[in-house]
Amino acid sequence: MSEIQLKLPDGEIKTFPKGTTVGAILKSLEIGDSIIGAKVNGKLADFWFEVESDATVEPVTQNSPPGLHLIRHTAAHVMAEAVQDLFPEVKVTIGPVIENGFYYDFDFSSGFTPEDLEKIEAKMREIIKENKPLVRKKVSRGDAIRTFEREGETYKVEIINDLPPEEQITIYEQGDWHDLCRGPHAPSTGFVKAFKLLSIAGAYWRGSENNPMLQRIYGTAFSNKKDLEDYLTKLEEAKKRDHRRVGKELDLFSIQEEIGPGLVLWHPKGAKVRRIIEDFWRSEHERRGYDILFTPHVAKLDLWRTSGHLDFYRENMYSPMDVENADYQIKPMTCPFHIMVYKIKIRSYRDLPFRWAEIGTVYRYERSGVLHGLLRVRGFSQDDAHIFCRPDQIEQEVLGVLDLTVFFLKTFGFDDYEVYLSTRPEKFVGSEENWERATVALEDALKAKGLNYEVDEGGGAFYGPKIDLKIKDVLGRAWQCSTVQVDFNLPERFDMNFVGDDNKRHTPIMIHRAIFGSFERFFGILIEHYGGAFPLWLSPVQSRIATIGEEQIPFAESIYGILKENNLRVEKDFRNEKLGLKVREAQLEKIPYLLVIGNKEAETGTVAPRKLGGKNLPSMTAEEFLNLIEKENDPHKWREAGQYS
RNA sequence: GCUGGCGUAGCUCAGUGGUAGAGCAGCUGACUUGUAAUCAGCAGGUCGGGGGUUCAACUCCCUUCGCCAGCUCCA
Repeated sequence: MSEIQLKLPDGEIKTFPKGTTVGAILKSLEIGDSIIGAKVNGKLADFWFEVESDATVEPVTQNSPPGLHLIRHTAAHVMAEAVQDLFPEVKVTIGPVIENGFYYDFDFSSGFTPEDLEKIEAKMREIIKENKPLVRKKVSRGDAIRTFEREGETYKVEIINDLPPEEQITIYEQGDWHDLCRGPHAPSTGFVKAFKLLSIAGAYWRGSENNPMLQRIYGTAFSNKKDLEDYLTKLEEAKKRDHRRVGKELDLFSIQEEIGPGLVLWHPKGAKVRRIIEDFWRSEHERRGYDILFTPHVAKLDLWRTSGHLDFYRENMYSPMDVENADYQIKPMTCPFHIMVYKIKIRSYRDLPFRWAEIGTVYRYERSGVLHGLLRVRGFSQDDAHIFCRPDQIEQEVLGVLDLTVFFLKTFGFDDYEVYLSTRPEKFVGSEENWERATVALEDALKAKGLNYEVDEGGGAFYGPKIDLKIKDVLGRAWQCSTVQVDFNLPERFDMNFVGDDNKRHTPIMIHRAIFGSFERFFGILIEHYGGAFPLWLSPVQSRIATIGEEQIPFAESIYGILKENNLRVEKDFRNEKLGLKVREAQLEKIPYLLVIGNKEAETGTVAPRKLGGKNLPSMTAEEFLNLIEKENDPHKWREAGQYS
């Protein structure tokens, strides 16, 4: 038998027979029982893995991320066994590990109830207590198919049939229950020391709505009770920052049944924040060479026939309305309007690029099940812009857009987002040459900005490659906000052109871009990001003056006047109430500064600022206060001010 | 749209077939107040809408609308 050289954690190189299992290797090292598996050349492996060539072996502990992966995968199996034990008619399908836990999809026509979850959990605890070893068995394709056919596990048979022919099929056994599975797993069920089943949801088999709907049970598992408790607490805390809840508590916006799902009412305070964002947005765009446009909410249907939206976007468009025997369409997009502005006269290569931006409200039909607070709605305002440029200007323009995007996200406090580059799909318009050029331009721009990105091969729209930025919401769901899309299609469809330096007509390149994506979505994410406690410059109410007694009201009024005069968003609380109550209310309303005025202050002509969170500042004059918050109140400088809590 | 769950006062929630309850908020009054809730009284709901079963429905059944989680789809 040949031998292999393994590099072990202490740096030592040891010789083992070829095919030695990870379990045997770890055992020879005599390391503690907190070891649950190993990484072999960086790849996660369980005790059954046979090492066939020279490799580096690093033990994996239970509470490390890869260790949790093994525990959760095993937890999924334990859950599946429990389910089949309690409900023998259930068929198993797949049960993978996901970011913070695991799920398993079952075919079960009657569906699970929340009470079933408790029963399943109880059964799982029994299985875990038995501490059954997970035994990996290599089986032939034929045996595997026969086994699962005999058991009526038709989904498993389907999976086996779809596996590549050279794939070694393995089954993991735990006692007398088994599952088709590639692994890796924890050594035994007892390693699932803390778990919780979280929710039940439907999920289509293989993710297609043409397939049967399965019952998915989500759960999570940890190596110890404390980590589980901490995780559950974190979930609770996250829920408190949910923009739907905060939006209601702070009276920022509402969505009402009487008005219609997915249609947002911006209340005074929410609208104030939006107006601040819009003002900032406009001034920054104009500073960077954009012009602002306004266009209608409806237009003749033919416009969308020309644009092609009627063909490929119809399912998201509302039905047309009849106006004097002509069909008009409420706009799902603003691009055709901007194109028509371009087309109104002959354009020269010298004119390009045009950067035209608009905060345009669009209406799109979304299936009822996908609506979600402000993050997914049916009427929303895009911070849309279209850049019309020459092919040789693409990179420079994209770079400009990325620069602006990163600047905006940073200004609003986002340093964490995912970036995707989507390349040419199978079906596409435009020349391969242009695609290549545009894709390289996007990629170069990303590199120039130093952004880490993932490539979504073939994920581009049919009309051009794109860059998407996604920000995560409080529950960890990623939402697309910013996007930069090169479009070879619309300039052709609308027969756009410009006169080049060769005196010939050329087709311009169109770049669609949005930074917030939609004001609604961005606002929702912003609310969650700050839990409603916006930085001073964005806060709808920046300060509130609280008097202690009646006799300070005249002085407090004069302070109010000064602050108002200086454009501070300030409110009065001159009620006959105790200071404790005024503090509490200001705190709950997340007002950055409460300016307390008692006799001491009135006598010295000062205010006593209390920061949101409880920090008391020394008494100071109104001018000193304005001076103090100057940086905080400046979108360009507030992050230098260092804090916003 | 699909699967499952939920819908009771402005908000958060009790109420398992016998004609609706609490806390907070609101209103009125008293208290004149120093850093997260002063006290008392009052008022407030055709129990999401419609239909059915029943002597009787918030409660059981059907249907419809909406919300929540997920799937699918997207800013």
